[in-house]
Amino acid sequence: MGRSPCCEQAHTNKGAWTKEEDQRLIAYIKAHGEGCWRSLPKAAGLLRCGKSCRLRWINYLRPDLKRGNFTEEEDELIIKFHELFGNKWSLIAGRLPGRTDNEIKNYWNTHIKRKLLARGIDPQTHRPLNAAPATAPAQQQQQYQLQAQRHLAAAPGHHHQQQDHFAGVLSNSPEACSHSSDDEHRSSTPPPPRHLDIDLNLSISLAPYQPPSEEPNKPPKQEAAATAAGNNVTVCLCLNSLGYRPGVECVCGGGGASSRQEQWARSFLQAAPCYRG
DNA sequence: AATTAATTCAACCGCAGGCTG
DNA sequence: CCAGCCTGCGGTTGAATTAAT
Repeated sequence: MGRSPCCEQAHTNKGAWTKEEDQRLIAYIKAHGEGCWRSLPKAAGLLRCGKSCRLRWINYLRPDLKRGNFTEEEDELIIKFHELFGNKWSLIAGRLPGRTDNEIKNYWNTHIKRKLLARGIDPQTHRPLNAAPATAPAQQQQQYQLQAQRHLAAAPGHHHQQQDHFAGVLSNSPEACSHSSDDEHRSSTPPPPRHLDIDLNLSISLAPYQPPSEEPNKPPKQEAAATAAGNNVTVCLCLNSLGYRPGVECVCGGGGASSRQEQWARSFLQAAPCYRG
Protein backbone atom coordinates (compact mmCIF):
# COMPACT_ATOMS: atom_id res chain seq x y z
CA MET A 1 0.00 0.00 0.00
CA GLY A 2 1.46 3.27 -1.03
CA ARG A 3 1.63 6.19 1.25
CA SER A 4 -0.38 9.16 0.32
CA PRO A 5 1.90 11.82 -1.05
CA CYS A 6 -0.55 14.50 -0.10
CA CYS A 7 1.35 15.79 2.90
CA GLU A 8 4.75 15.50 1.36
CA GLN A 9 4.07 18.17 -1.16
CA ALA A 10 6.18 21.24 -0.92
CA HIS A 11 4.59 24.64 -0.42
CA THR A 12 1.94 23.44 1.96
CA ASN A 13 1.27 25.29 5.17
CA LYS A 14 1.39 23.51 8.45
CA GLY A 15 0.43 24.41 11.95
CA ALA A 16 -2.39 26.54 13.15
CA TRP A 17 -4.99 27.69 10.68
CA THR A 18 -5.49 31.36 10.04
CA LYS A 19 -8.87 33.03 9.92
CA GLU A 20 -8.48 33.55 6.23
CA GLU A 21 -7.79 29.89 5.62
CA ASP A 22 -10.82 28.99 7.68
CA GLN A 23 -12.96 31.37 5.68
CA ARG A 24 -11.75 29.91 2.43
CA LEU A 25 -12.42 26.39 3.55
CA ILE A 26 -15.86 27.21 4.87
CA ALA A 27 -16.77 29.10 1.75
CA TYR A 28 -15.61 26.31 -0.47
CA ILE A 29 -17.43 23.59 1.43
CA LYS A 30 -20.57 25.69 1.60
CA ALA A 31 -20.45 26.04 -2.14
CA HIS A 32 -19.31 22.57 -3.12
CA GLY A 33 -19.91 20.34 -0.18
CA GLU A 34 -17.55 17.99 1.59
CA GLY A 35 -15.57 15.30 -0.06
CA CYS A 36 -12.85 15.12 -2.70
CA TRP A 37 -10.41 16.21 -0.04
CA ARG A 38 -7.41 15.67 -2.17
CA SER A 39 -8.43 18.15 -4.78
CA LEU A 40 -10.12 20.52 -2.36
CA PRO A 41 -7.11 22.58 -1.27
CA LYS A 42 -6.17 23.48 -4.79
CA ALA A 43 -9.74 24.19 -5.77
CA ALA A 44 -10.26 26.29 -2.67
CA GLY A 45 -6.99 28.12 -3.09
CA LEU A 46 -5.51 26.75 0.11
CA LEU A 47 -1.89 25.84 0.63
CA ARG A 48 -2.79 22.88 2.74
CA CYS A 49 -2.97 19.17 2.18
CA GLY A 50 -6.38 17.59 1.86
CA LYS A 51 -5.89 15.71 5.05
CA SER A 52 -5.35 18.90 6.95
CA CYS A 53 -8.45 20.47 5.40
CA ARG A 54 -10.55 17.49 6.29
CA LEU A 55 -9.34 17.53 9.86
CA ARG A 56 -9.89 21.23 10.23
CA TRP A 57 -13.41 20.95 8.90
CA ILE A 58 -14.42 17.90 10.86
CA ASN A 59 -12.88 18.91 14.15
CA TYR A 60 -13.38 22.61 14.16
CA LEU A 61 -15.35 24.26 11.39
CA ARG A 62 -18.29 21.96 10.89
CA PRO A 63 -21.42 23.91 11.74
CA ASP A 64 -23.05 21.14 13.74
CA LEU A 65 -20.36 20.99 16.38
CA LYS A 66 -21.35 21.65 19.95
CA ARG A 67 -18.10 23.14 21.15
CA GLY A 68 -18.97 23.41 24.79
CA ASN A 69 -18.13 21.67 27.98
CA PHE A 70 -19.11 18.06 28.18
CA THR A 71 -22.13 17.42 30.34
CA GLU A 72 -22.27 14.88 33.08
CA GLU A 73 -24.57 12.87 30.85
CA GLU A 74 -22.04 12.89 28.05
CA ASP A 75 -19.30 11.89 30.46
CA GLU A 76 -21.22 8.82 31.47
CA LEU A 77 -22.02 7.97 27.88
CA ILE A 78 -18.40 8.21 26.89
CA ILE A 79 -17.43 5.96 29.76
CA LYS A 80 -20.04 3.41 28.80
CA PHE A 81 -19.16 3.49 25.14
CA HIS A 82 -15.49 3.26 25.91
CA GLU A 83 -16.18 0.24 28.01
CA LEU A 84 -17.96 -1.22 25.05
CA PHE A 85 -15.83 -0.13 22.13
CA GLY A 86 -12.47 0.59 23.63
CA ASN A 87 -10.46 3.35 21.99
CA LYS A 88 -12.73 3.46 18.95
CA TRP A 89 -13.18 7.18 19.20
CA SER A 90 -14.95 7.54 15.92
CA LEU A 91 -17.55 4.99 16.98
CA ILE A 92 -18.06 6.82 20.23
CA ALA A 93 -18.22 10.17 18.48
CA GLY A 94 -20.81 8.74 16.12
CA ARG A 95 -23.22 8.38 18.98
CA LEU A 96 -22.55 11.74 20.59
CA PRO A 97 -24.08 14.36 18.35
CA GLY A 98 -21.94 17.39 17.84
CA ARG A 99 -18.79 15.81 19.22
CA THR A 100 -15.77 14.76 17.25
CA ASP A 101 -13.53 11.77 17.74
CA ASN A 102 -10.58 14.04 18.40
CA GLU A 103 -12.49 16.01 20.98
CA ILE A 104 -13.64 12.89 22.76
CA LYS A 105 -10.20 11.38 22.62
CA ASN A 106 -8.69 14.50 24.16
CA TYR A 107 -11.42 14.71 26.73
CA TRP A 108 -10.94 11.11 27.65
CA ASN A 109 -7.23 11.52 28.11
CA THR A 110 -7.44 14.74 30.07
CA HIS A 111 -10.58 14.35 32.15
CA ILE A 112 -12.29 11.01 32.15
CA LYS A 113 -9.23 8.90 32.76
CA ARG A 114 -8.58 10.90 35.88
CA LYS A 115 -12.20 10.73 36.89
CA LEU A 116 -12.20 6.96 36.64
CA LEU A 117 -8.95 6.64 38.49
CA ALA A 118 -10.42 8.78 41.26
CA ARG A 119 -13.29 6.34 41.40
CA GLY A 120 -10.82 3.52 41.69
CA ILE A 121 -11.57 2.22 38.23
CA ASP A 122 -9.00 1.27 35.67
CA PRO A 123 -9.75 3.43 32.61
CA GLN A 124 -8.58 0.75 30.22
CA THR A 125 -10.34 -2.26 31.63
CA HIS A 126 -13.14 -0.45 33.46
CA ARG A 127 -12.54 -2.77 36.35
CA PRO A 128 -11.71 -1.86 39.92
CA LEU A 129 -8.06 -0.98 40.19
CA ASN A 130 -7.40 -3.50 42.96
CA ALA A 131 -9.24 -6.29 41.19
CA ALA A 132 -7.31 -9.41 40.30
CA PRO A 133 -6.01 -9.34 36.75
CA ALA A 134 -8.81 -10.54 34.59
CA THR A 135 -8.27 -13.28 32.10
CA ALA A 136 -11.39 -14.99 30.92
CA PRO A 137 -13.75 -12.11 31.71
CA ALA A 138 -11.49 -9.72 29.87
CA GLN A 139 -11.55 -11.97 26.84
CA GLN A 140 -15.27 -12.16 27.10
CA GLN A 141 -15.52 -8.42 27.22
CA GLN A 142 -13.29 -8.19 24.19
CA GLN A 143 -15.63 -10.57 22.45
CA TYR A 144 -18.58 -8.37 23.28
CA GLN A 145 -16.74 -5.41 21.90
CA LEU A 146 -16.08 -7.27 18.72
CA GLN A 147 -19.70 -8.27 18.46
CA ALA A 148 -20.80 -4.71 18.90
CA GLN A 149 -18.29 -3.54 16.33
CA ARG A 150 -19.49 -6.14 13.89
CA HIS A 151 -22.99 -4.81 14.28
CA LEU A 152 -21.79 -1.37 13.52
CA ALA A 153 -19.67 -2.49 10.64
CA ALA A 154 -22.75 -4.04 9.11
CA ALA A 155 -24.27 -0.61 8.86
CA PRO A 156 -21.71 1.75 7.42
CA GLY A 157 -21.87 5.45 7.81
CA HIS A 158 -22.91 7.49 10.75
CA HIS A 159 -25.75 6.37 12.85
CA HIS A 160 -28.00 9.30 13.03
CA GLN A 161 -31.67 9.28 13.85
CA GLN A 162 -30.72 10.37 17.25
CA GLN A 163 -33.85 12.22 18.04
CA ASP A 164 -34.18 10.32 21.27
CA HIS A 165 -30.53 9.82 21.43
CA PHE A 166 -29.82 10.22 25.07
CA ALA A 167 -33.07 8.72 26.21
CA GLY A 168 -32.51 5.73 24.02
CA VAL A 169 -28.95 5.22 24.97
CA LEU A 170 -29.63 5.57 28.61
CA SER A 171 -32.73 3.48 28.61
CA ASN A 172 -32.78 0.49 30.82
CA SER A 173 -35.21 -1.28 28.64
CA PRO A 174 -34.79 -5.02 28.70
CA GLU A 175 -35.11 -4.95 24.93
CA ALA A 176 -32.07 -2.78 24.76
CA CYS A 177 -29.88 -5.63 23.69
CA SER A 178 -32.50 -7.74 22.06
CA HIS A 179 -30.84 -7.48 18.69
CA SER A 180 -28.08 -9.72 19.90
CA SER A 181 -25.57 -10.88 17.41
CA ASP A 182 -25.23 -14.15 15.57
CA ASP A 183 -22.50 -15.10 17.96
CA GLU A 184 -24.99 -15.17 20.72
CA HIS A 185 -26.96 -17.87 19.01
CA ARG A 186 -24.12 -20.16 18.23
CA SER A 187 -22.25 -19.99 21.46
CA SER A 188 -23.09 -20.70 25.02
CA THR A 189 -21.50 -17.46 26.05
CA PRO A 190 -23.78 -15.80 28.55
CA PRO A 191 -25.10 -12.41 27.60
CA PRO A 192 -22.98 -9.43 28.47
CA PRO A 193 -23.54 -8.78 32.10
CA ARG A 194 -22.56 -5.17 32.17
CA HIS A 195 -23.97 -3.36 29.19
CA LEU A 196 -27.66 -3.88 29.58
CA ASP A 197 -28.23 -0.20 29.95
CA ILE A 198 -26.74 0.57 26.57
CA ASP A 199 -29.20 0.61 23.76
CA LEU A 200 -27.38 -0.83 20.82
CA ASN A 201 -30.48 -1.18 18.78
CA LEU A 202 -29.09 1.48 16.56
CA SER A 203 -30.83 2.51 13.47
CA ILE A 204 -29.31 4.30 10.57
CA SER A 205 -30.42 6.82 8.13
CA LEU A 206 -28.92 8.76 5.34
CA ALA A 207 -27.06 11.38 7.26
CA PRO A 208 -27.84 14.73 5.85
CA TYR A 209 -25.65 17.70 6.08
CA GLN A 210 -27.53 19.78 8.57
CA PRO A 211 -27.09 23.47 8.76
CA PRO A 212 -27.48 24.55 12.34
CA SER A 213 -31.10 24.36 13.25
CA GLU A 214 -32.96 27.37 14.55
CA GLU A 215 -34.35 25.14 17.23
CA PRO A 216 -31.50 23.21 18.75
CA ASN A 217 -33.77 20.77 20.53
CA LYS A 218 -35.70 19.88 17.49
CA PRO A 219 -33.82 17.22 15.61
CA PRO A 220 -34.06 17.89 11.91
CA LYS A 221 -33.26 14.34 10.91
CA GLN A 222 -36.84 13.24 10.66
CA GLU A 223 -37.67 16.13 8.45
CA ALA A 224 -34.88 15.18 6.13
CA ALA A 225 -35.89 11.56 6.11
CA ALA A 226 -39.46 12.50 5.46
CA THR A 227 -38.45 14.81 2.69
CA ALA A 228 -36.26 12.16 1.24
CA ALA A 229 -38.96 9.57 1.36
CA GLY A 230 -41.36 12.00 -0.10
CA ASN A 231 -40.40 13.85 -3.17
CA ASN A 232 -38.33 16.42 -4.89
CA VAL A 233 -35.07 15.29 -3.40
CA THR A 234 -31.75 14.86 -5.01
CA VAL A 235 -29.66 12.18 -3.44
CA CYS A 236 -26.15 13.40 -3.74
CA LEU A 237 -24.20 10.35 -4.69
CA CYS A 238 -20.96 12.13 -4.20
CA LEU A 239 -21.79 11.36 -0.61
CA ASN A 240 -20.97 14.66 0.82
CA SER A 241 -21.92 13.43 4.22
CA LEU A 242 -24.43 11.33 2.37
CA GLY A 243 -26.32 14.52 2.11
CA TYR A 244 -29.82 14.80 0.95
CA ARG A 245 -29.81 18.17 -0.65
CA PRO A 246 -33.25 19.11 -1.71
CA GLY A 247 -33.23 20.48 -5.18
CA VAL A 248 -29.49 20.72 -5.40
CA GLU A 249 -27.58 18.89 -8.02
CA CYS A 250 -24.29 17.36 -7.18
CA VAL A 251 -21.48 19.71 -7.99
CA CYS A 252 -18.48 17.60 -7.44
CA GLY A 253 -18.22 16.70 -11.06
CA GLY A 254 -18.18 13.31 -12.69
CA GLY A 255 -21.87 13.47 -13.44
CA GLY A 256 -22.80 13.56 -9.81
CA ALA A 257 -20.87 10.62 -8.58
CA SER A 258 -17.65 8.93 -9.25
CA SER A 259 -17.98 5.27 -9.92
CA ARG A 260 -16.44 4.53 -6.60
CA GLN A 261 -18.76 6.79 -4.74
CA GLU A 262 -21.73 5.53 -6.63
CA GLN A 263 -20.80 1.99 -5.83
CA TRP A 264 -20.51 2.84 -2.22
CA ALA A 265 -23.86 4.52 -2.25
CA ARG A 266 -25.47 1.51 -3.86
CA SER A 267 -24.00 -0.89 -1.37
CA PHE A 268 -25.07 1.40 1.40
CA LEU A 269 -28.61 1.52 0.17
CA GLN A 270 -28.64 -2.22 -0.17
CA ALA A 271 -27.40 -2.59 3.33
CA ALA A 272 -30.15 -0.31 4.55
CA PRO A 273 -33.12 -1.31 2.44
CA CYS A 274 -35.60 0.42 4.65
CA TYR A 275 -34.23 3.71 3.43
CA ARG A 276 -34.73 3.01 -0.21
CA GLY A 277 -37.51 5.02 -1.60
C1' DA B 1 5.58 40.56 38.37
C1' DA B 2 8.32 36.81 36.82
C1' DT B 3 9.13 32.13 36.38
C1' DT B 4 8.01 27.36 36.25
C1' DA B 5 4.92 23.47 36.04
C1' DA B 6 0.78 21.49 34.58
C1' DT B 7 -2.96 21.17 31.52
C1' DT B 8 -5.50 21.53 27.30
C1' DC B 9 -6.46 20.72 22.66
C1' DA B 10 -5.60 21.62 17.64
C1' DA B 11 -2.93 19.61 14.43
C1' DC B 12 0.27 16.25 12.68
C1' DC B 13 1.93 11.58 11.60
C1' DG B 14 1.84 7.02 10.12
C1' DC B 15 -0.84 3.22 9.23
C1' DA B 16 -4.89 0.27 7.76
C1' DG B 17 -7.96 -0.90 4.58
C1' DG B 18 -10.99 -0.20 0.63
C1' DC B 19 -11.05 0.95 -4.13
C1' DT B 20 -9.31 1.49 -8.93
C1' DG B 21 -6.95 0.69 -13.16
C1' DC C 1 -3.39 -10.22 -8.64
C1' DC C 2 -0.90 -6.12 -7.79
C1' DA C 3 0.65 -1.47 -7.07
C1' DG C 4 -0.82 2.94 -6.28
C1' DC C 5 -4.36 6.21 -4.60
C1' DC C 6 -7.39 7.96 -1.19
C1' DT C 7 -9.84 8.40 3.07
C1' DG C 8 -10.36 7.77 7.79
C1' DC C 9 -8.59 6.41 12.21
C1' DG C 10 -5.91 6.36 16.53
C1' DG C 11 -1.71 7.79 18.76
C1' DT C 12 1.29 11.48 19.58
C1' DT C 13 3.20 16.09 19.67
C1' DG C 14 3.86 20.71 20.87
C1' DA C 15 2.12 25.48 21.17
C1' DA C 16 -0.94 28.07 23.90
C1' DT C 17 -3.09 28.76 28.11
C1' DT C 18 -3.73 28.46 33.03
C1' DA C 19 -2.32 27.58 37.71
C1' DA C 20 1.04 27.47 41.20
C1' DT C 21 5.12 29.18 43.38
